[in-house]
Amino acid sequence: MAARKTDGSADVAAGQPAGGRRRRDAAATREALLQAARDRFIRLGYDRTTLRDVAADVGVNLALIKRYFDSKEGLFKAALAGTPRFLGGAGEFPQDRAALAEALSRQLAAGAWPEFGEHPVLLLLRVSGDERVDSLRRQALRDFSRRVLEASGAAGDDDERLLRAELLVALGVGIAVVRSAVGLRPLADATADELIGPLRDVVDGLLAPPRPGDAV
Amino acid sequence: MAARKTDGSADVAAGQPAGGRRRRDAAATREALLQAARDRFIRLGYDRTTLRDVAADVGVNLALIKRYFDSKEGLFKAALAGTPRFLGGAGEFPQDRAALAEALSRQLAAGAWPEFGEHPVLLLLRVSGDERVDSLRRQALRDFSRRVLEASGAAGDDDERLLRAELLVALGVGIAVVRSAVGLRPLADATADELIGPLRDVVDGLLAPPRPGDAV
Amino acid sequence: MAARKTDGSADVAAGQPAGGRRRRDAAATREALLQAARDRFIRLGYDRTTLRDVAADVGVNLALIKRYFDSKEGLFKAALAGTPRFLGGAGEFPQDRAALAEALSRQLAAGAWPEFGEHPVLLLLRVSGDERVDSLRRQALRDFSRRVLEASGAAGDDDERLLRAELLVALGVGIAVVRSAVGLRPLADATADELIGPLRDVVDGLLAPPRPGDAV
Amino acid sequence: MAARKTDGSADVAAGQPAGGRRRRDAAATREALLQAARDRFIRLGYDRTTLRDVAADVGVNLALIKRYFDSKEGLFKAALAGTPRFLGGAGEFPQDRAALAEALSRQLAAGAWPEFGEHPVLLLLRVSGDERVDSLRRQALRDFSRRVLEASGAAGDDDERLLRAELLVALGVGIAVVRSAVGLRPLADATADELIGPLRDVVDGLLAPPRPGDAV
DNA sequence: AATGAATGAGCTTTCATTCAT
DNA sequence: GATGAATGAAAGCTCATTCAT
Repeated sequence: MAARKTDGSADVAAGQPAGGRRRRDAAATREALLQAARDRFIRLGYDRTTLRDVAADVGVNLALIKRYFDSKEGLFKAALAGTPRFLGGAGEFPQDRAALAEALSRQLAAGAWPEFGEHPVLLLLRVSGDERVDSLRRQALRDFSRRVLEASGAAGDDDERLLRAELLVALGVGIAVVRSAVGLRPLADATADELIGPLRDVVDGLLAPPRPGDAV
Repeated sequence: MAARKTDGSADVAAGQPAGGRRRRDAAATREALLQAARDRFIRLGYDRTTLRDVAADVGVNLALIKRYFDSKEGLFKAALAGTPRFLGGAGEFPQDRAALAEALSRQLAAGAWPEFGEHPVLLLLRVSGDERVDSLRRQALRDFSRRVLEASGAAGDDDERLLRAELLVALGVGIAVVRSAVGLRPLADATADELIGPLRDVVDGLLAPPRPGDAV
Repeated sequence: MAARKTDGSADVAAGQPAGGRRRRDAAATREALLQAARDRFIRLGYDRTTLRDVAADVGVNLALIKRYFDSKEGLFKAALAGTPRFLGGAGEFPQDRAALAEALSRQLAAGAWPEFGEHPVLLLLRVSGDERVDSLRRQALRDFSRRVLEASGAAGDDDERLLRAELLVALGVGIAVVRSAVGLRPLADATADELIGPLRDVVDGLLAPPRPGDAV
Repeated sequence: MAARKTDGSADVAAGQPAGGRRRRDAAATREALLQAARDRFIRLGYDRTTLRDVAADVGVNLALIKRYFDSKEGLFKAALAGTPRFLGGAGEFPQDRAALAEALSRQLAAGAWPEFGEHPVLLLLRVSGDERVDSLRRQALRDFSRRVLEASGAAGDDDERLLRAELLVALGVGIAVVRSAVGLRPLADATADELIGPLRDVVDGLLAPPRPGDAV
């Protein structure tokens, strides 16, 4: 690297007895490291995130990262593992098209993930170069597509329907990227309420059963 | 960075007088460097692209990069500048909604950009950390949104219409990312013909004038 | 150090009350640590032996090493101190040339030191960088030379005789090194029976009283 | 490591234009690095030799070592490769027993290898942990044994004769170790003249054809 | 007595960059 | 215009050690 910095290293150490150093609370330290790591990975990507900075954010020694996560790769995976799925857990997934648009707009609106700073899906996109991580990423997005497919309630050619579900995933990813990494305005500032209308149209357009008379 | 390589360094230097050394063709050398740089930036991102590898691809000395582009940042900007806009040049932009979906599907299908290896929009997303580059990126995407807006032919609230145009941009970005960086299948393998149907529905859903009776 | 491991960390803790944790048997723990340390020092040398691995071999906490031996240096010295002399204790030293060759061949043959894995003289050669350790080492070898001298029963110039005794020491050291650290074959595999003949010739050649008519 | 230093880092830079920095002489720089590396590897062993110190000895930047030797392992191998064989080149090897003792005593006497500081065979013994290096080492010593065998002119059982040749190798190694690494006196200070007598007796004892009447 | 959290220092390696030729 | 030698700065990782509990 040898390049410039873009961050603003600040001691976080949330919830710690201020004044003194963080002492003897492995779980808390581990969690704080994860938090700081996620923040940097999402904001700066894998390469520009340095373990030294992560440790400094939390105010602990660099070697603790090795202790808890073994390596940078391990830290990244742990950050990834702790990341909420694209759209909630199993039970919470919207069960029909109508709910899907609303859920999406809420998920993608700014500030929806206060504990991550930015949308967690961005973490998935920060290349690590490790095939197993790439695989994790693919799996997560594939899962999401499958769920969208189930929620779509649409009939018809299976491949085409899956493609349409994946296009919805792509839209979600694109929105997250364009909002956070690019800062395209007004999209970057749109609230959930402003997003829901257009998203409903997209979801309907993509997932509505083909109208009678349409030729594919 | 840490270690692994993902490339396959191969001398390119196409169109050079074989046998002898590349001699004294500044313009050609410069162009070859740009080409090699784009390829790596798109495939590996900014950080994992090393100037040494770029120079080695072309078969010239590393210091030439400094001569022509001054720095890695400069090389990246030059690579970015030479990138075709998201959707063709001024005159070629589709003038109505109907054409837009088709143009998009063609643009986003694999192999559409043989000289880049992958979709050039990915180059826009490779963080450089430099604010001027970020600005370039935003500008390019903003331009595209404006043009989509013009092509949409829609009436109504200006802000909402711009938001919808930007959502289309986001979709394009998302598709490029999901195809190339993530490899989500079947989307990654879809042809222009397979993409056009769903994309038409999205474009219609997003840009069609609100049907009578709709409440926003 | 850099990276690779060459061991095969296995819990030893022989003779411990199985089932429960090693509890409160300071002497046993201390001895087990020494044993594990010797094994690693001999096999891997000083630098490549890590206290963590030694502690793990025994199954106790790393900090115990500090408690019992104060430091890595201390552990090494303790390991050295517990090492049997090159050739047995005082009373057992062979009293004449004839016995010397036989004792040597037995000492140097493989498997002669089951509790060390390799010949303990190797421990003497593992640099510690500490002058007091170097001194210990010199003293041990000097003692051995003196005893060889006494056993040689030879008359003549004192200095020359000492030199010859030290050459026998050097041979012993060389054999241990070449067998264990280098693995030179067939020497590395030779049994005591195979060694004794040649060694008898060396001992005779070196220590036999100068034949009449010889000029030194 | 994290341990003490035992050296005395001093700028060498022999043959360089004093006053200014070493400039633009790749071959000389490379050689100076090799020289410094050999010195440290022999004196301190592989682990305790740091690239920083080697570079500092020569007065150049650490990264040059990567440039010329790629890695620490590479530097070690290069140092090893440039090391003279145990006993001279092909033609120079003593052709009979009589010459062998004399050659050995000359080789093993102090100061015989001014460009190495210590006897180069010690370099062979400095573990690197790399199997290919271990193999190099074994091969070098095996070569030497074979040559001793050829020079011995002895008849008899082949295996026994090889064993005896290897014992002579072991003696050579042992003498080098005991002189340099251990500093056993008077052996460490003995001159070639003082060594030759005893060595002649050893060589005769080991390699002389079995006297008639001897049972093996 | 024993544990495990936390630290500090140092090592190899990697890169962008600069300087002479 | 072009080359290759040389530099500086940092990154990931490892280890002995110390400090609370």
